Amino acid sequence: MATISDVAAMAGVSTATVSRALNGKSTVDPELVARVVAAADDLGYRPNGPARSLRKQETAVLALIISDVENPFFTAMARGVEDVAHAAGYSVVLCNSDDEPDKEREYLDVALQERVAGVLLSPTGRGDSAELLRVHDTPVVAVDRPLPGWGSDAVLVDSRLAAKQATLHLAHQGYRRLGCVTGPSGVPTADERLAGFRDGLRVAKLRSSSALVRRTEFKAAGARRAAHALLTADEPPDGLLVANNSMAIGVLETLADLGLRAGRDVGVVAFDDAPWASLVDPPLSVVAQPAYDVGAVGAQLLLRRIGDENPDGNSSTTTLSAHLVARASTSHT
Amino acid sequence: MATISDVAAMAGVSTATVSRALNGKSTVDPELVARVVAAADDLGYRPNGPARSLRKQETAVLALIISDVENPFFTAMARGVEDVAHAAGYSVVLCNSDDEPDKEREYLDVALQERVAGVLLSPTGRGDSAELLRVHDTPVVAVDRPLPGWGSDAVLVDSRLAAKQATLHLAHQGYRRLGCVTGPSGVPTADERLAGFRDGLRVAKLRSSSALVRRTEFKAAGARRAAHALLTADEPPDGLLVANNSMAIGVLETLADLGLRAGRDVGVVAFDDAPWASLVDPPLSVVAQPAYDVGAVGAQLLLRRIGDENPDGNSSTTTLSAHLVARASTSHT
DNA sequence: TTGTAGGCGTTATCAT
DNA sequence: ATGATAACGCCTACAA
Repeated sequence: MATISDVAAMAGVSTATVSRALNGKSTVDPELVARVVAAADDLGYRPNGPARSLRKQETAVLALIISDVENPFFTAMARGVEDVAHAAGYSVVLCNSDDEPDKEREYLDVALQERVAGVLLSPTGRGDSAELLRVHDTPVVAVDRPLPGWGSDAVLVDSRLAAKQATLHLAHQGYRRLGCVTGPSGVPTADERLAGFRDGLRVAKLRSSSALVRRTEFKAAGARRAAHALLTADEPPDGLLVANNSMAIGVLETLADLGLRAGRDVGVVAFDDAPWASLVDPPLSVVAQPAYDVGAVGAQLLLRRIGDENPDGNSSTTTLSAHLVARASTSHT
Repeated sequence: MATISDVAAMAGVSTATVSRALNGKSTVDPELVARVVAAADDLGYRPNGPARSLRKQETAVLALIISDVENPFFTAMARGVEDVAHAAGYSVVLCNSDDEPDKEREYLDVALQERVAGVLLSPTGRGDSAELLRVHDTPVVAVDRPLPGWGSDAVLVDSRLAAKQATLHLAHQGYRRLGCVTGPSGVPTADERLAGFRDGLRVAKLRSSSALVRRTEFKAAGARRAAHALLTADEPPDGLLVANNSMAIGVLETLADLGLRAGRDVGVVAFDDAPWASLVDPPLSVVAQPAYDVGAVGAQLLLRRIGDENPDGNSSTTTLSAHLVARASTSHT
């Protein structure tokens, strides 16, 4: 592949001039610029990224580490990140931690090795990621979930409040024995949504029973098992708060298997408004999170840090709010 | 950030020894290895990726360029790529072309600059991407869509045949005026699915009317408009083949808006079996594509090329097949 | 305005 | 088995 020297040779100038010409630096004779550009074009020259990174000690790449590419919440977030990053000339590397601390760690290692300019991380909540990042003083912003034990910038959604509201909504609609299907203990969003659920129960003066709470991985399969156990128990819940979109699928499948109908038999609210939520029967009530904005704001914050205005300035936490979209799955009629 | 020299100094050896020790090269005194590892660990040393890439003239990164991260087909494919790449020690950079040739081109540029080891590309079908890649002789494999005008490896799905079968299925179920909502002209999968649709019409001896075909971007919004136009026309179709999953959402929304019921009023089959397809009312008949496998096989092919066994060996085209999953949306009862 | 030269951090070659 | 050293491709003082 053509190098800068090849271009220099062909244009009859020094490599320094080529570099300057191609990077629009200072004043270079327009005539030479033309020759250089022509030569570069001719050779299909493309600057060597690694070499440039090495020399400049910086890259134009951001890493975005999320726990599930197949979850619409995260893909929407990814778009937000992408759009902002792209506009600023940065590329985004998307990595899947699968909510496994080991994989998260591994990708963090790669990101650090590749000397990415910054990291957007949705931490599993367990593990020592924070430590790792601080040591290498790579700018980070936590998205969707806080980075435990360290004051990094963070963009979160107030899902505790949203969960509380969703729970109250269930109560107002007349559901009395409320259950909750949430994510693994230790995952902040899972814990918060459960806390919000309990807040709601308290305000609505409903009994809180740990038998009606199930924790499992944030996936459809886990939720299917959890919902089955819950709904076939002696005293099954008549209302359910489901902590994310993928889980909602598992829960709805289970309802169908058991011949139960959402709304009529069991009130259901789930986190995340996926495009299909209004198409299922009955349409699913959801807590709509501003996923795109979480990503966009996160990227802005990160770019600002990278811009160095504030190497270690006070860390900020932005909390966006979610809103309830009530549909037929929380209505008896 | 600590460099190899820092480690060397601390361990009291040369940088060469550190490099060898850390890379498990040849024979290094075990005692020294221990000292080196300890020092590296102590300093939180992490090899500099760019420097290493520059020196070795190779990276352990694969680029995957797709047209829509929010489309479950592509995310499933991404997982296939990821799993295979990861197992082989490669990272995957996910890029979104949005089906815009310009963006595709841009990401290709970045990939080339960063000297990725290989590219998995789902080409928009227009544009000169193939050219670009050949010039820089970076290994490529086309996934989901062929790379026009150039014999690269490719992993495709026989969507023409699948579309034909889906169309015949509609016909067998008694639908007579069949319509098709497909993607933009020039996008191979969009064209193929339409061709398959026409194949089916011919075999079923049904009339083919261009008034019943609509092309639009592969997104829900476009499909919504297309479906609306189709269904409010003078002679609306009574059966619809929808070319992808996102479009299916638009079509189903339109049906709901118009008070039409899938199955009873209009038979509907769509490409891609999303997790929610069986939850909508009525459950959606689909053409299930082996998305994960497309990605996995594509990655394997790419790694093989990179492995250099066959720098320019004959290009292979792997065609996987899709299968119809009939549900209630194609049944009058 | 242009050219020369040094160095970013690694790895690989060549001595020792 | 280990160490000095050159080179990967680029950018940027510094010199001219």
